Amino acid sequence: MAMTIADIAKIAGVSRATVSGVLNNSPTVSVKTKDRVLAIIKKYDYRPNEIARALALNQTGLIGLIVKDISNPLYSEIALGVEDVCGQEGLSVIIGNSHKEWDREVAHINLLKRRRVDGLIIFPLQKGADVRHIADLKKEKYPFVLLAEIPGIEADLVRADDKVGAFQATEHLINLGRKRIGYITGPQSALASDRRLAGYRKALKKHDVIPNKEYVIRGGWRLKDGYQAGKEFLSCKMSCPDAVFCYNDSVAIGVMRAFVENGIRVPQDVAVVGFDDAGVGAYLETGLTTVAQPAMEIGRRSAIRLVELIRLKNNTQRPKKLFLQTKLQIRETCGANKKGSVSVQKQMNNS
Amino acid sequence: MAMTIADIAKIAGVSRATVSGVLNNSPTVSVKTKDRVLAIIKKYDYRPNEIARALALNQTGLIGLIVKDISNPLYSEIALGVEDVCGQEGLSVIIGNSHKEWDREVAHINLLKRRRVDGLIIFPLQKGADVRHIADLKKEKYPFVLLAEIPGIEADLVRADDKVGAFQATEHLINLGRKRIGYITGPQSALASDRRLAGYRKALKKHDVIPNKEYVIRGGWRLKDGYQAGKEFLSCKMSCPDAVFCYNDSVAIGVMRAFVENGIRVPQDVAVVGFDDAGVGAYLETGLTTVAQPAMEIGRRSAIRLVELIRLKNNTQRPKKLFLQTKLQIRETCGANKKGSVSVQKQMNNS
DNA sequence: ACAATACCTTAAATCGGTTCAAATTCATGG
DNA sequence: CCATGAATTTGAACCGATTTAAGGTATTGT
Repeated sequence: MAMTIADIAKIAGVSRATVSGVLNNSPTVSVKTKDRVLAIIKKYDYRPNEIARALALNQTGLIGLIVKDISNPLYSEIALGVEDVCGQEGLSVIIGNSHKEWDREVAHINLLKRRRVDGLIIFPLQKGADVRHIADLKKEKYPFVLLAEIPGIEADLVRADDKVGAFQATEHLINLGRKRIGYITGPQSALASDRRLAGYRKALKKHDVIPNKEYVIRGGWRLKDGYQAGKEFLSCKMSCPDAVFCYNDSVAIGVMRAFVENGIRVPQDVAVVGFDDAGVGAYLETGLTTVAQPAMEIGRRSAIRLVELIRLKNNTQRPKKLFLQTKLQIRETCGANKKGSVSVQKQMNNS
Repeated sequence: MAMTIADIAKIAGVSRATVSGVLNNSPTVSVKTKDRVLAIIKKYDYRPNEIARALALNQTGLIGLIVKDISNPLYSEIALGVEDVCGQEGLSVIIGNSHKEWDREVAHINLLKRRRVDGLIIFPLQKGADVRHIADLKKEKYPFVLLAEIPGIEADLVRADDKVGAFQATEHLINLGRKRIGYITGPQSALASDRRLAGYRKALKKHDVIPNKEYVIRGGWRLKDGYQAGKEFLSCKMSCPDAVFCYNDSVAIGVMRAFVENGIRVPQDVAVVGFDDAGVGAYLETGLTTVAQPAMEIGRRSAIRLVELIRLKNNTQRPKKLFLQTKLQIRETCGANKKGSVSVQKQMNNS
């Protein structure tokens, strides 16, 4: 077995309390003793048992991060941000994937509570799901930060400002002279899609573009949803849109594929804008213009906020909601010059 | 504060030992008592403190996963696989990013050891780094699995069989009738690059293609490294290769960009094959043929192996090395028909 | 030389579980 | 009704740290 504090104490000829004092460099222990104990700790490569420590201190130095699927670049970048901040604070991050399944989300939260993590960052399931487990967290004053709104629950939140992002994207298309601008929605459950729709509409309104209901098509989050939507645009009677704003990048790529297959050129005939900028856009031959989510920053800020909440024991503050700015990443699919895309901002760092 | 086992015991009018028995459904506790205690546990929503449990049992139910950068699709998919298996086993996964920095790798491992994680899965820094911290793990018989070899350390390992993957890719190019096949290496530190080079050479040899040293170019892991390499191919005196096998997908995309900019068509003039299949390839207009790493499976198998190691306390088995098969993912960049790529195998699930 | 003070160190309780030998209760048969 | 053994339950030690009141030593002032 590993050394314990008692072993060190015995070797050093002091009490466990003194060794503990050394470890947490309490000012009461004399320099002489401290040095001696420290030397012994080093010599025997003693590593305090954080589990025992956690039990005594009633805090674990662990936080839980629950996302839908860590292999999604958006979430993995958030995770990177979270881990970055937590690492600096000496916290470790436990990751759980809900796989968009309610049971798993609940199971993860329950397990993490049993593990007494100091706090949670959760990207929750949305619309329509039973959210009592989240409501419970609030009731128990368990520190947590959400990465997406849950209707009916007021809680600390960090997310991108979708509406403004969508507004900017749409406005950009309008400024480019596009008149028939479509929007392909995300899955019904995604509140973000509604917000993006709102931003899109606001931009149309501001610039007196008459909104055409036929240009708003129900989509999804996958490439094939976009492809499908593209087909729909093509097959309907009205004239095809000359610009499409999409729920996310995958959808954008799908719709482009549908267009290109039918001889419709991007960006000449139709401009396309995606959302997220989750890794792919920069790699396309015709770089994808997209609304970049500040994913890493979302991770960082949510972690920072969580740390605050953890520090503020028994806080009575009202929940804070943080909306981070998106950034319109302009590439070729809405008419940037080719040159612009060669300078890739963020490359994937493959092993 | 949360309920403790003592509270439950008092309410149920039994001893803590009995409640403990109920929790771990020991056969010695009577059904009657068990039901009664269970009802109380449920009523008061009691959640046993896993920290206290970990202290008593000397096992935490935690495992550590150290990768270079979780936002890299390859690693995040590995993480997904790890979490999947661990979830089924009731283990939680702590993630640490080393950011390719030795200090961070060491710091993470040390912290995780203090946290008494039951085991570690590590994608270590390679060539040239001080690896004493890994050697120590072995000396201490701490259960761990590596995801990349470390010269001089025999340890449990799970990785893709790069050499065979590279061999297959190269052979595929040869079978396509390509004669002047190039290879763009990865960073010097990557052992995987050497293995891929070996596989490439083996394929050339088998098919009596005379290897040309000029066709092997030093690259890297980023798009711009590939772009650079592409330029080199173009500017050198020999005739340009008619096929290029690349260290990874980013490099492949970079080299393609360099070619296309100079009017060289892919795949007509030059075929390109990447490595990893880390998310991007399927999204390109001309889908990238690539050697797909079984990333999820690497995660799963390494976790399974780690669980074995944890179970086998004091094992004396020799380390097992598992080499998982790659899969040549054929898309357009080496001449597949367009149709093939539209059916995307794995889409990104953007929120 | 002695009291007062400052400075260190320690013993013992505590955190919330598990474990197991010993004690208690229960059921069975003579 | 009691002995016997099986079935349950329990008390107390333990896991490895922190904490704090109390005890011990050294230092200072008079």
